[in-house]
Amino acid sequence: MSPRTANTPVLTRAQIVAAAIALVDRDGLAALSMRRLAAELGVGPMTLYYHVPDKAGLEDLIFDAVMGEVDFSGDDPSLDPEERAVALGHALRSTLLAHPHTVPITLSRSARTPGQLRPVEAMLGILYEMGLEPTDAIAAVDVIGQYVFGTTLAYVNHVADQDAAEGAPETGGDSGVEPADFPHLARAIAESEYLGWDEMFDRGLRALVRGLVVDRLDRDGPHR
Amino acid sequence: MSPRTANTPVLTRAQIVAAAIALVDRDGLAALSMRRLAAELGVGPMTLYYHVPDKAGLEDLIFDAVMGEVDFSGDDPSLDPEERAVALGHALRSTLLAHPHTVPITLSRSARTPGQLRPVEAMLGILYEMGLEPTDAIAAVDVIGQYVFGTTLAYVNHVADQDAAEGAPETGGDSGVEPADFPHLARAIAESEYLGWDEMFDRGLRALVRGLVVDRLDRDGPHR
DNA sequence: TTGCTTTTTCGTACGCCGTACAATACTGTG
DNA sequence: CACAGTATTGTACGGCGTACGAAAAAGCAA
Repeated sequence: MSPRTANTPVLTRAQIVAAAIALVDRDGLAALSMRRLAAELGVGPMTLYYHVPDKAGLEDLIFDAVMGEVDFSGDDPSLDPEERAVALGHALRSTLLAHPHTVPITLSRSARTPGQLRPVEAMLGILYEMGLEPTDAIAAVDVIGQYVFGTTLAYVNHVADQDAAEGAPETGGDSGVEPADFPHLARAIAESEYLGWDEMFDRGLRALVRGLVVDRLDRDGPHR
Repeated sequence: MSPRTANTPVLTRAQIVAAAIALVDRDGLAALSMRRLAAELGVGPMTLYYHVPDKAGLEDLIFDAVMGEVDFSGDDPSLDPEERAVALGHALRSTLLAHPHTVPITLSRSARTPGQLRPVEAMLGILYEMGLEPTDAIAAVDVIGQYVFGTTLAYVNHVADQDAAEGAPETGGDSGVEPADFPHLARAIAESEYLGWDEMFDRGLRALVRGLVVDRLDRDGPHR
């Protein structure tokens, strides 16, 4: 039935990916289903399978597209390399925060697409400029990437939990967490000055970048 | 009321969690379904819901149980704190590698249970001993945790990909990266000495720990 | 025992999901 | 016009999580 199908300008892979990202941004990753996405595009579910191999492949495309949005325009090669690395970390995080619900895709898929490699390439260039050798640079990119994605995912989860906590009036009994059992943790919570997530992220990232450089110096020749 | 003895615990929460972990270890996370798990236990699917709130809750319990397996026995308080921190990182990774398929759960759930907090508590104690202030210590725990979980997940994904690519035709070497659009990356692949995952992990972890300490020293009083 | 209450198990059913398959519609050639 | 792609779709299968309420099992009081 419903043989409307007048003459839509054909469905393209890019349109599908764009609609998928929009859908995920709006309704969350759980809302991403082939059926819903197809409905969103006004086509039958099976239509998507002509343009996309399967759902996992679609997620790879989503991730690739999101990474393609990372903005390098702030990178000034004349600046201090450490500062550039930090800036790139922030740019990456900004992009992820623009599509928070896509972050879990990041960590469950492991394909290597051009879009994903682009930030890696940029970071590698900066690390080389810092004087890192390839082996150290790769390790450094790894560490920095894990940090950026990991903390951003943690933040996203945190926000989601916060949102989900409506009218759930705290049942002390079953949680099972006794502060007395975790003295260090209790002290940390009590005494640490509260920094926002952004400040926290920035501090950690800076410590990371500086630490990686210092570690290299230590190995090259202790006590410069 | 206060019924001292419940009915015979034919099926207990602990049994369910144990069976779930065994199932995931054997057949992967995708194989974990309430129906299959129930079948494994010889009960009807709905039986599980008396002991467990829902599937997400079950995953939280799995994660909590796995973290409870982290072995602290190698921690000798008389050793160098940096060494202790590295050892703890390795212990955590070992536990994760014992249940590789549960790692993705880790990163998608964000509950705070005693089992999850225990390693955090231990690491905090070590970091305090290093002289970190609470604020820095929390940030450091964060970074180290992201690193351990992130790299381990990457390794697990890598292995899964490797397994899935059985009988795949040619791949031009391990790299699989195509063009010279990524010169830095190409150089990194070409020139970096290959370290195994274990060695890679150890190096990154050590750099991380040392870097975090050095960063603190730099802020306390810049020398060098 | 008998009955009652609480704890534990399960059968059925609903609405979702991904996607294999084969049939269809549409479009651009000759 | 016919024909060979390209693009779209309807139907159907097997799976999923879990809401709901009935049923069984176990303890307790008489």
